[in-house]
Amino acid sequence: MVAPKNDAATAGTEGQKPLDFIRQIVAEDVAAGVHGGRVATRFPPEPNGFLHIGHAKSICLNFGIARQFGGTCNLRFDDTNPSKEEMAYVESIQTDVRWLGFDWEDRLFYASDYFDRLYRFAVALIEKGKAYVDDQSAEQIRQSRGTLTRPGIPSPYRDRSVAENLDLFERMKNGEFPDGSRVLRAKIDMANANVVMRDPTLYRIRKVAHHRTGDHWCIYPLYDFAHCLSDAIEGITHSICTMEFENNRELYDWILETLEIPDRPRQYEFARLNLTRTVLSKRKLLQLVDEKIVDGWDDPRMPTLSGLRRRGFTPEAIRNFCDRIGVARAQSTVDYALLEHCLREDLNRRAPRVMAVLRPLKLVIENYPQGQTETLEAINNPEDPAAGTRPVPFGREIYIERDDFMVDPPKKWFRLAPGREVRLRYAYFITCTEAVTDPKTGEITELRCTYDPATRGGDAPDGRKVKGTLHWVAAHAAIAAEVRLYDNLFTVDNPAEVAEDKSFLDLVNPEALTVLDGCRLEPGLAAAAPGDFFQFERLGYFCVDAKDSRPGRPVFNRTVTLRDTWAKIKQKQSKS
RNA sequence: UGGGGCGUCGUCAAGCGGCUAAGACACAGGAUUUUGGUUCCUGCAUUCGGAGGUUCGAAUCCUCCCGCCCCAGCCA
Repeated sequence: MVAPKNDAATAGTEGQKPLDFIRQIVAEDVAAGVHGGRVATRFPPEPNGFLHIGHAKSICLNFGIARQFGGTCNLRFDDTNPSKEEMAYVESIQTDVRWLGFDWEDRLFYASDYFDRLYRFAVALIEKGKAYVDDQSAEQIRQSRGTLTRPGIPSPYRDRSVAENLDLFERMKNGEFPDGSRVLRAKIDMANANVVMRDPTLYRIRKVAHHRTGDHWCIYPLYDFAHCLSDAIEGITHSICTMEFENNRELYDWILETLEIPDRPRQYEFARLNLTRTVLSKRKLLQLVDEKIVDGWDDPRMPTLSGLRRRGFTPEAIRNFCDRIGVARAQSTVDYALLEHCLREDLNRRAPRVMAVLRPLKLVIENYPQGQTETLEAINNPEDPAAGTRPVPFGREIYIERDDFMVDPPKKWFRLAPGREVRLRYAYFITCTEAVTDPKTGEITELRCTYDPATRGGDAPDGRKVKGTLHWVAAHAAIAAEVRLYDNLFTVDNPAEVAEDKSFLDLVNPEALTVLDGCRLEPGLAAAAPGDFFQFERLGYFCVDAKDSRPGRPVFNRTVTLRDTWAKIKQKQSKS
């Protein structure tokens, strides 16, 4: 088996999708034999929250590049801040990466695995005279760092001897000093125009237990020190991160150069994903969870991978979305409609069709023999003939969607109305003879209709046409279910942009969740298992809720609606 | 007022000095349709943030200007 190392040479030259700028760099490096032609990437989440659709972009990029260039991609937890990180998050992250369809094989790593080596690297830096222990308080360090326009001033402890620094650093490690009393700093340049380079902190004292190393350490390295060295330790060739780390690249390079790391990794930055009508900052997502605006990280309204999964998104759709959005350095906000498009594209191809009535309206077919029932044949998936057909029971009393009947319909209405004839899908043509209303409320309680026995299956032998086709469920055979209708969590394009006296929480869409009970489903759905997905004809794609659904008490989540051109027509009509 | 980035259709995004500035989503029309779904056609940037310049030729090179994003955690 030959590793597809020449993907680099051929990709983009035969009318395929052009390579993004990072893949171009990788392809050039491979062609030039940089790192011996080896490609190694990593996905480095901090286990302090759940993964979201923005992480999916990074996961697809890193694992995708490894796959494409015959390289490897590691999963590495960036767990250098024990006060924020939890084991529960490392579990969920692994579940999500695997669900998305990627495999790190035996390359599961933790920055905390390297604490010993990192400590020795720090000692080496001190020995080179490139790091020192600073006794100043956090506040003093902040004060002396200067501002964006004014240089900082050196710490009074900056010129301690190597011996003293070594002694102090070791005693920091041994727990001799209280939290916050001292830090290890790189000795670079307090006047550097890049603030990151003004003697950045490398280690801090934090006497808290780490979720993996327990009480073994009381000093912990900071991101800038740990990340580049973790990359180097793992032999990463291309260290891909988001744009906000661009300023940190100078420090990334300084540390590896100063420590004389051979064959060092290079950092490349790309623009993080923004999506309309959603928030993707960890702080905001945590706030939605903590303030119980949503029901946990896996609430189907959340843009987390666990939320999307529970909502019914497929990994295929998400991966395809990540392929389509591209990778570039320009700030960008992708239209949520593209995500929905990718979802529908996948579900349309694969979802079995089924009939379900969400807001039932009873309909009695007066000329259909009392007590008679029959079985009709329905197509499971018109996109996939191999999916076959299924039997669907029919009878004198059925339920149709309340929305499918109007007493006084507007123009272009194809559905049922008094005197109108429509088709019941796979069944018969029916004509509405009467709408029975409750004299007190005026609400329609029942429809009376007649059917044409000659139209069995849905075709009229006389060639007569009807404009509308309705879905329905036979009353005698229907099963009941709860259905949860989901919509965008925010109705505005950019929830991050709020008036100063308001919070993004004020922009949460109160109609993002509508719970419907007493929905009527065709009987075959009784066998549906958690995670199964379907198209409820004419309504949308739905899946069995993985958490709350029970046999005999099914709960379905609406993943996404079907495209609805009638809604558009209606909207246009109401405007004009 | 320092440093680092970025500006190509409503939204993403190709383009890397020389064919009419790809493609996708969105949007607008139309055809087919037993899902107002799917599918299929058609349309959608005489112009690349702006102004100058170099060149036979500029979205691509140069200069200046404008706008937006990131950086002053012992977070990542």
